[in-house]
Amino acid sequence: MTTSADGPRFQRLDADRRRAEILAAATAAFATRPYPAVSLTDVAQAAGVARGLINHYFGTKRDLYLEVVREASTVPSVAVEELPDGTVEERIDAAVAWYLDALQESGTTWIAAADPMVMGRDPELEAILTEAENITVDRVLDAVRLGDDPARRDLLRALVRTYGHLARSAAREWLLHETLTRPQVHVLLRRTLLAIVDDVVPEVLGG
Amino acid sequence: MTTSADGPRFQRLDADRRRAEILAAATAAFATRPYPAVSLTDVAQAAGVARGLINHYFGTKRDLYLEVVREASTVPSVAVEELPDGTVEERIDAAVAWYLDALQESGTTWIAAADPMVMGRDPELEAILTEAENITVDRVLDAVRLGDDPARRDLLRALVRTYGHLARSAAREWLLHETLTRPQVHVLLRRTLLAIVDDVVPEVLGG
DNA sequence: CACTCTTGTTGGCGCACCGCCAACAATGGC
DNA sequence: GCCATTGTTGGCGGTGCGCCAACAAGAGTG
Repeated sequence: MTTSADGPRFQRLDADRRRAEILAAATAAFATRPYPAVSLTDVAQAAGVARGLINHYFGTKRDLYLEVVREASTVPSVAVEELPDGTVEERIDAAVAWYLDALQESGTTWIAAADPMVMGRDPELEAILTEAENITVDRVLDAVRLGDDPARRDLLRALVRTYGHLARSAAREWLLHETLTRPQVHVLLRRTLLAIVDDVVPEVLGG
Repeated sequence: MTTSADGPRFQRLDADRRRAEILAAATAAFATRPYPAVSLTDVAQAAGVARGLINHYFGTKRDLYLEVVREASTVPSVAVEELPDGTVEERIDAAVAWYLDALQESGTTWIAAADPMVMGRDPELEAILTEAENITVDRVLDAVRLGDDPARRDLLRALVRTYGHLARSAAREWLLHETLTRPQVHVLLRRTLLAIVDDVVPEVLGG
């Protein structure tokens, strides 16, 4: 006879635990590689599990992906009752601080989750998009006559880049979802950019 | 013998033209379906072409996709010299108007391009993300004590939703790219949200 | 007008991966 | 020690991609 005592050929776990392990492996995979580059074979191997088991627990690959996003995009349940009762300014300041704290603690996971481009980072795709982004950004800086000092240029670019996301998002609300009208978007974009130019830039550079 | 005069079995085009036709078909496909749901077979059929030809012109499927994004994300080359020489406020106003004009004309194509989630809309995925989004948005409205009136609630939500994109984008600059520091992000988020609450909301509701 | 050379175009082979399912094995109850 | 339960496996069928050798349409040439 051959050497016995080989032990069980596979470890038997209760459904919840196994599911969690697979989900963890899947999250790690989808967080680093873009969707098409993730193979269920890889995920299964990383989870130490047969390929078919993934289908058994999650259904299709797409279902698994949606589950990963769903889990990662759930906001950390930090208590919000701690917000003070002061003026609007004070409450805003506290809320921003809370938000940044929450981000810093929970790592970069759920920033990524809310954005499939970051989720499963694709350097080449990112390069293409930021390329187009920078063109628009420089155009804006030009229009506002603000990017003269090269030392401040990078900082300004970063600020305007974030503004660009606000702008695009507003455009989506207007053109795609029709939850905002054009005049409303106009006001929003004008006042926020003005706030950045008049308030944010001086405070950031002067501080 | 069978009926002759079948004509040429396929039409012969110069490289540029054929390439453009395939790219058009691919753009249409990627614009409506998410990446994995787009098969090169479909694109080839839509372009009236053999599957292999796509590979010949664009290489891999991913390469084709990148090309589509690259083309779609190039900003329409509208002249920007028309911007007036007035105050900062006037220039901002003109720039915003120009931006909205450009969007309205060029359709929704390139808003989508800059955002792979919109490019190739995926309703289910979208639902998951906006779900998580709305939770955060309501939390913010709560913190600022602003969402009392149900009639105004939807409008406020839309505004804060766009602000959320600014916030996430700023967080990315801070945590992922390290192009902004935490204090800088803090100032940005505080002042822009304040501008929305103090300036945008009154003007939008009062106007 | 035949012949050839160039080049756009095709069709299918090989491979990887997904979705599914029947057989199997590990644990708990009788 | 046998059986029921259920977590787990391995492989079969199908689909889609990447590649390449053969082919055909048109232009040039004598």
